[in-house]
This record gives sequence, structure tokens and C-alpha cells, in this order.
Amino acid sequence: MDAPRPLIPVILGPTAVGKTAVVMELARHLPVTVISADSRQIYRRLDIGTAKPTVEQQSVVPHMGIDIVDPGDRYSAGRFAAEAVGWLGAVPAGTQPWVVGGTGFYIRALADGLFREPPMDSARRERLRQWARTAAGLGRWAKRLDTCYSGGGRQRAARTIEVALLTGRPLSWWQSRAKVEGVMRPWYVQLTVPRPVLHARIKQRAADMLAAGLVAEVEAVLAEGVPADARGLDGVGYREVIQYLRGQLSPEQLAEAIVQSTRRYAKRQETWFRHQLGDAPVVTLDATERPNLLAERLFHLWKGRDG
RNA sequence: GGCCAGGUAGCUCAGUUGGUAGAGCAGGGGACUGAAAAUCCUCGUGUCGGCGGUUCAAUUCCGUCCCUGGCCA
Repeated sequence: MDAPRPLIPVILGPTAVGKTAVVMELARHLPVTVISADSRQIYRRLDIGTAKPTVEQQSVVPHMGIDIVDPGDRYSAGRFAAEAVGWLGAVPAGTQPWVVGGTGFYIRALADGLFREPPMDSARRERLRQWARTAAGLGRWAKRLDTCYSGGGRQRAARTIEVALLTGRPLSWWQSRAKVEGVMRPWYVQLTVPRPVLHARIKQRAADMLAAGLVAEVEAVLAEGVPADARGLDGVGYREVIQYLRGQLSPEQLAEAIVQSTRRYAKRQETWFRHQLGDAPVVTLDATERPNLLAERLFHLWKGRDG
């Protein structure tokens, strides 16, 4: 009954490696719809700091998964996976969907599936989250409620605790017993660049973002009444701008702080891609090359695929 | 040119009463199942400026040279 899971190309790589540029070039070779797998580009009005494709770019290549919630709204990998099924289904016939993004967890949710999360009482859940913000010994609680819990700090301990308490079963039980299959078979293309080159690109891009008005973008969002600790403003670049607006950073320190946390983020992304993609084959392309040449190679690789 | 202060990890510096050295930051590696741009774990050998001398042993003491900064000419 089930249709075979479609093979869908996935372009991934660390921030600032040049994913968007390659996709724009790729669209010259075949009709492309982008499914964005990016946990920050989902936020409306957070454009500059998330390096969101411009409206001009989006008018050339349709993008799904961008501008779907407001800053401050809760979003999740699970919701992304559910919505992405709809986006994939809505791609016009004759157009190839390409998943593009740097959020490994979202890509996993799509390609490998998460688990069927049971409903949880939202009031109790909210109370638990409040408690978990400051409670001591969360890790010990998590370990007692789920012996498979293996650390990960306040946030992941809180998740372990809330699932155990609100569903009556440990998180690891759900993970192994309520698994769902991914909705697609990934055809991974990883863009990489030597680390020093990536660092140089990150530095340049941070300067470009500031020149393009990143600070004003944050001020505008705050002026709407969005709190400074809202979802979306907790990402790389935005946190630093908020510190700057509070007078905790000088203009020079702001640029350097953004560059630094972007580098760390890129490192975490690359660690994820190295170890968390599962068994699916990965084509690695050196993105030091120009985007048009990369796109051409990508096009031929995709045409000549055998999976 | 003279005097003074320095030259130790990518950077800022500490230290060794002589037994070849360690912090912070930067950076690297790792974990990751509905907050993931999140949340965590972990990693410190470097001609101790060069060359000589004293010594069982010198990064440490002595001499000399080079470099940097400051002051005086």
C-alpha cells in the first residue's frame, strides 16, 4: 500500500559554506524546489542574521520551510518533519525537490524519522519546564527516570524527565518502541571547505550581515514586543546583537563575538555530519570551487545516480 | 648611540631558590530522537629569542648577539 519512499537529494554543509549559491546555480540546469532544513530560517523577520535567501532568490527558486512562524513561537524537529511531508507532496510535478540546510537534526527527522510522540498534558508540561529552568540535580532525576539517559545538560535532562513523567514511560522506550520510518531516502551531498577557508568566509559574512543592518533587524523585532530571550533570537548572531544592545559589547567586540560563535556552530555541524548521517552514502564536494562549477557537477552526479 | 623593561603555546601572560613548564582565551575532537544556530563532554611538548660559558644538569645563573617597547641623547 505504501508508496516506496522517494529518493530525494539533500545538500548539507556548515554555515557559510555556500549552499544557497550552489542551489541557485543548480536551478539553471533543472527545475528545483528547495525544502529548507534550517531551524532559524523558519522565523519571519529574522532575515539577515539567518542568511535567508532573498526574495529575489526565492522568486527564481521556490523555497518551502521559510517564514513559517514568528519569533518567540515554539517549533521542533518533529513539527518540521510533519510539515515537510506536506511540502514534498506539494512540489509541482516535473520539479525536483532538494532538501537544503544545515540543521542535521531536522534532516534526520525527515530521512530517518523520529518516534511517535504520545500526547502530553500541556499545562503539566509547562509547569515542568518552568521548574527545570532552575532546579538542581536535573541529571540525577533524568538518570533515575530513564536509565539510558547519558547526559547532555539541563535541556536534554529536562526533556528526558518530562517525557517520563507525562507519558509514564522513559524516553528511551519511546525511541526504540515507537519508531517511525523516515519519509524519504536521502541522497546526501555534503559541501565542505578547508577549515581556514570556512573561517575566512564566516568572518566576511558576519561583516556583511552587520553592514546589511543586522542590528536594526533585531531592534525592529524587539520593538514589536518580542522578548529578548524569545525563540529565534537565541541563535548565533542574534544573541550577540542583544548583548551589544544592552551595552555589554562594543561594536568591534560584536563583530568578533558573532564570528566566534559562528565558528563554533560550524564545528558542531561538521561533527554531526561526520557521525550522524547513518548508512546512506554521502557525496562530498569541495566547495572551494565556484558555485556554477559545483552546480554543474552536482547536476551530472544527480542525473547519473544509480540509487 | 646610552639607559631601562621585556622576548615562554596561535594570543595575553604565569612559573621554575638550576632537575626541559601551566593558566585564561583562541582552537581541535566528541555526544546528540520534538528548544538542535539548542544543550553538553573532552583535549595543553612548546628549539621557554640565537649562540657561547659555568654545571652532573640551564628555560632558569653569567657573557654576548638579535628583536620589541619606553625613556634619554
